[in-house]
Amino acid sequence: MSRKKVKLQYIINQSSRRETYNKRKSSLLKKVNEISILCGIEACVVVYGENNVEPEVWPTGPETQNVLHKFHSLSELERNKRAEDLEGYLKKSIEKSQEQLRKQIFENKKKRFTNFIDKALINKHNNTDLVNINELNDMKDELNDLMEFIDSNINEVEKKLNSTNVEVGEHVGHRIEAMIGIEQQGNIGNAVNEGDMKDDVHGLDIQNDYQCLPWDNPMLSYHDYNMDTDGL
Amino acid sequence: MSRKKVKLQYIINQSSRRETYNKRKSSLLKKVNEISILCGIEACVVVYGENNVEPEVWPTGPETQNVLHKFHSLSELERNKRAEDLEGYLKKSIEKSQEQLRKQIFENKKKRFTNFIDKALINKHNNTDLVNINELNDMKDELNDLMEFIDSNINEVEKKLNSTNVEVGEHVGHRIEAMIGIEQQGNIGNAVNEGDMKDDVHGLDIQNDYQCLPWDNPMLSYHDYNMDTDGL
DNA sequence: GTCTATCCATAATA
DNA sequence: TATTATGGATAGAC
Repeated sequence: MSRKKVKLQYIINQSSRRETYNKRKSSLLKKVNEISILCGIEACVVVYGENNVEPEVWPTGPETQNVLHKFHSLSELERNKRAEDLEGYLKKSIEKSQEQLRKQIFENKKKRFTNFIDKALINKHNNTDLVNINELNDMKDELNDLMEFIDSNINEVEKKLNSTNVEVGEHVGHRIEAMIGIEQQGNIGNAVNEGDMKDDVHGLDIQNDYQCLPWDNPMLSYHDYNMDTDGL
Repeated sequence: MSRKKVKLQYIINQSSRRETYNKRKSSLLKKVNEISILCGIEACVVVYGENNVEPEVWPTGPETQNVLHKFHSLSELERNKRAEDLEGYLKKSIEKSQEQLRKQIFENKKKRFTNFIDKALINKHNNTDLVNINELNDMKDELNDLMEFIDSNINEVEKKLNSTNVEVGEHVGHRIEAMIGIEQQGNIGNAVNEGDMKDDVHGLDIQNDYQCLPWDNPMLSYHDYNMDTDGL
């Protein structure tokens, strides 16, 4: 029977490859043993199997183990080096992801906030009939300015409100007092107080987000709305 | 000619031994290369020559460099394995960081929002004199409810707003007109429109954040406020 | 190194 | 797994 000469190339068929591997592997071992004995030398074969992390070594002598151990140590350093690189890379990935997330959350917040303002004002308008369109506009502007102010330096606002407790001016005094009143009543869920504010940004500087808030040309445009207020 | 079968024992004759050594060594190299290629694996032979302290390594030459390369290759699998572990670990770190960031941003948002409401209402109160404390409270409640509603399903609101385009009722009609009036006065940048909303949560589900908003016991209660309404 | 007779490794097959 | 035909390896001669 004709046995074709195998081409020296990767054997795609898995079973054939494994068969060849086993046969040739044992042959190699045999040859290595032979040359060792015939020539009186130390020799070994190291084969890293397809799916094996650890290499197979023949023969298994102390010398061989030494060599292998040496190389293993070498590769260990290399491995650690690479791992550190990867860690750095992934850390950057984290930052990137966080940045992305941060922006996304901000975008969401922005839109939700916009919606909130819209709906709130509309609701107010519909239910109380106490304000007119101009007032709504005014209030929008007012809210806008206020938001900008708060965002630009919320801590400053805080301190102002609390510090002016003593140095109460006339006009200002009233407002401050009002705030203090609120504060003292406590409860108020998320009343602004220094302690809270300190924890506010807790290591994560998202203050910038708010500084670039679109409240500059802000309030919502109803250009395209045909709003059904029945539901409100 | 009679070719005696070589006995598997040390070849005493030096020239014969060397000859055998050279021949078999090259054969061994050849075989190692073959098995490497055929089976797609890393393999090498290490031989400690008779008088050599340093081992000779095949394939691809007797240089230590090659050995490094081989062992480098060999540890590839191991390295990848570890890299994957590290990646998994860092991915979890990312998630953790993101979760932390998410919560932090939400906390900030919450506080800012609270501040916003407070200041806005107070400002409104001071400047326009159109509403009283009860109205402020009502509006707060209103805003609260509205916020909850918006947060629970902002898209639904959006659709409602846009879909009712045609079905304008009488009373409603006025409101719409009013809002359109505002709109035309215009300016207003962050209009709510479907397009925007679609992009809103863009892969990042922070909707939940807002669903657990503290607006449950939310709006600051002014019930016990000692608010000075002189400024109103 | 080369050649060659022999032996062996091994791909293909059962 | 076992067999077998064949190409390759190689000891020894040159």
